Amino acid sequence: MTQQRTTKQFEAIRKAIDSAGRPLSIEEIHDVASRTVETVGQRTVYRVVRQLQDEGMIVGVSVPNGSDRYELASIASKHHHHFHCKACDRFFDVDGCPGGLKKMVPKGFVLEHHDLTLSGLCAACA
Amino acid sequence: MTQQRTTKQFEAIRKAIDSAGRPLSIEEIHDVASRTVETVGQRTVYRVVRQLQDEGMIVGVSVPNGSDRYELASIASKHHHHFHCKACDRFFDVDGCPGGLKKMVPKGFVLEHHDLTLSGLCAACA
DNA sequence: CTACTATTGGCAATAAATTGCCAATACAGT
DNA sequence: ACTGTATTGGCAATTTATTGCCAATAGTAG
Repeated sequence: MTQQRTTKQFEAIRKAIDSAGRPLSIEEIHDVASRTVETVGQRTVYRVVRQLQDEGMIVGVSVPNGSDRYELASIASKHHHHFHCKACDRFFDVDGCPGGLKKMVPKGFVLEHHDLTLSGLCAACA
Repeated sequence: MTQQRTTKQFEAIRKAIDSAGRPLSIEEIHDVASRTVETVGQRTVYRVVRQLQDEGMIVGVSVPNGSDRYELASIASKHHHHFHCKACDRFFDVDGCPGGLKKMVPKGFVLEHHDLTLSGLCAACA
């Protein structure tokens, strides 16, 4: 009985996300995985990322003006926000969360979630 | 000498954005303008919006998972944030701004802007 | 080692947003 | 009202992100 085979590609992709420490785009995952394994097709990255999402290991992060990023569900479940570097277009996790959001909600509106994105230059680009 | 003609379409589109009080998508602008003038092609909405952007009257607002919204530059210049209704997919302006963002910035990073999006249900949908 | 089949990956196809093209239309000066 | 041309708007084409297809490849059980 065979169900799930362990391939170099799958492992490379999983590890790339697992050790990134920040949300990665498909392209970034592809780049990182390609440094580990000789051949990794973009098609495979899309497929494995989808699978890991379905399994609940990672979650997608939608961003303005760009393709989705993916990060570990274990990190995403801890409330946090993101920093976007305008120079290298990478996203980083930041801790903390500003308070007093309820005051901003217009009358009659129901606040469920919020999303804060800081932007500027990352340490490497500054 | 002719340079800029005043057409019904142009006026309808400009007024739609001018009186919206919230950021509108191309589709929303098209819908509103179409209620004023019999014929307004989507193509024309794209063109006029671009023109108004170039002239500096309106600015584009990029959002995750969706096409750009457009709002008056006069409103955008006043620092504010947005509320996104998950039910009707409309965006609304909200006043106020949480403080203490600088504490969240990682060492070495340079904070230039920030963008907060509240989400949930608008008054009409709640 | 062999055979079976899960997985891969290149390329075409799709989906969604936006733009190019251009003939028809409708402002504006005379 | 007449004419010149700015503007319009339908449709095809483009762009970018993602998925379908399927023959080739490579894990894995025996």
